[in-house]
Amino acid sequence: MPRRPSFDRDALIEQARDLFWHRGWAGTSLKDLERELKLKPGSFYAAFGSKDALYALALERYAQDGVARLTGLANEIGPLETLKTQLQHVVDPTRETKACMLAKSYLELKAQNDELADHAGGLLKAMERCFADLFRHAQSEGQVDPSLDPDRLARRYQSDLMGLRVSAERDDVDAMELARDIADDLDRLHP
Amino acid sequence: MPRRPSFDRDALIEQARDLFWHRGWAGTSLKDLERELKLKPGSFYAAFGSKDALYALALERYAQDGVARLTGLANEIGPLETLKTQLQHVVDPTRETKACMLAKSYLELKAQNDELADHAGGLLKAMERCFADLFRHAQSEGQVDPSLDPDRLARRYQSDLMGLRVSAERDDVDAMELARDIADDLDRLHP
DNA sequence: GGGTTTATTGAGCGATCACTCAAGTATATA
DNA sequence: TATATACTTGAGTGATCGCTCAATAAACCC
Repeated sequence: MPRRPSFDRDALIEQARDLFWHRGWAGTSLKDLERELKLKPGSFYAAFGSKDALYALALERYAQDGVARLTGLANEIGPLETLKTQLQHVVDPTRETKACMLAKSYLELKAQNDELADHAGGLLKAMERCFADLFRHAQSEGQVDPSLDPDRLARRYQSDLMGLRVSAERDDVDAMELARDIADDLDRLHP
Repeated sequence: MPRRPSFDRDALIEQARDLFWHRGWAGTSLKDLERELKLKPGSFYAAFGSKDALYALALERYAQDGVARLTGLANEIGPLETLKTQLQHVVDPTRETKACMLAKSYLELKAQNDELADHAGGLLKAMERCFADLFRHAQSEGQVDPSLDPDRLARRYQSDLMGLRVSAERDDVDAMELARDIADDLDRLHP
């Protein structure tokens, strides 16, 4: 009996993710979302409930895609090469937004929206665990000094990656060169 | 003949800097500023002209204090030790906000306020130059391998610093440890 | 095709945004 | 003390914020 919705919810979340990623939480108004997703206010709230709820979905989608990408890459080219390739990937000049959406969200929302900031923080932690697994995997394959703490390496890698991705937003910084410098440090972890 | 203003403009800019730094541009409303600075709207606009204008002053104040701190420190303990000390300083748990105000501003405003974002970008560049001078100075004192490009070292250092400062906002990351790891890499630049 | 159910629509809600301005007040000079 | 001059005040501006809801349109089952 019921009429079925005419839009692809998953595709809308993807669009919303890109909008939020680029413009931030406060920088993206409901009007912006309605225009971009071609949704009237009523449909928007029927589909997602609130701006915050959609933002949470966008964050999850962002993190989930990131982990999937790293996992897939690791199966193809191995863990250490994956970590090095990721540095080049985030700096790819064809990408519209370079900075990490989780980091941007965490910074923007920490002082005014605890719930969403915590959500972003949790996903940052999940990414960190993903990096740690790659370092552990690299150690078991003899690519990284086994005496080093993989969790510590992961935190350092994530920190370097966030710095790189902020730097890459600027157009007066050679992000490629920076990515190469960071990748060179990964090679120095060899036993 | 004129009546003199009753407030200390410089102190107000400092207060505004801390508010903006912590809560961001969109996260700080005129009401917030009026409450914190104890200024009615009329006085506010007489003194600063607009929210954006005060934000610009706050950014300048932030960068100016940073450069002054580094310069003073370098005269006391030398350039390389200054760069290492700065890593510990930004992670000091007594500081209310860890992340770099220039980086936060740049990320938040790039997609919606070109003028202020460019201003923050220019100040980031000035900080980068300050770091490069310290590396050059360190090279001339034999503390850093003279074959390395000081500008490149500065970009890497600034990137690492930004990553560290974002990480330090999280309370599930041991920022002290991270700061030590980055400082250790500086020691490896020794000829 | 009739009846039911749900999606879609868009005008408009109260709240808040950055900001203005005319009236009132305090101070320095004369 | 009188006057000129600027600072201080806060009610109020139009615009935009996230969001609601009653009316309408469309798809399903029988």
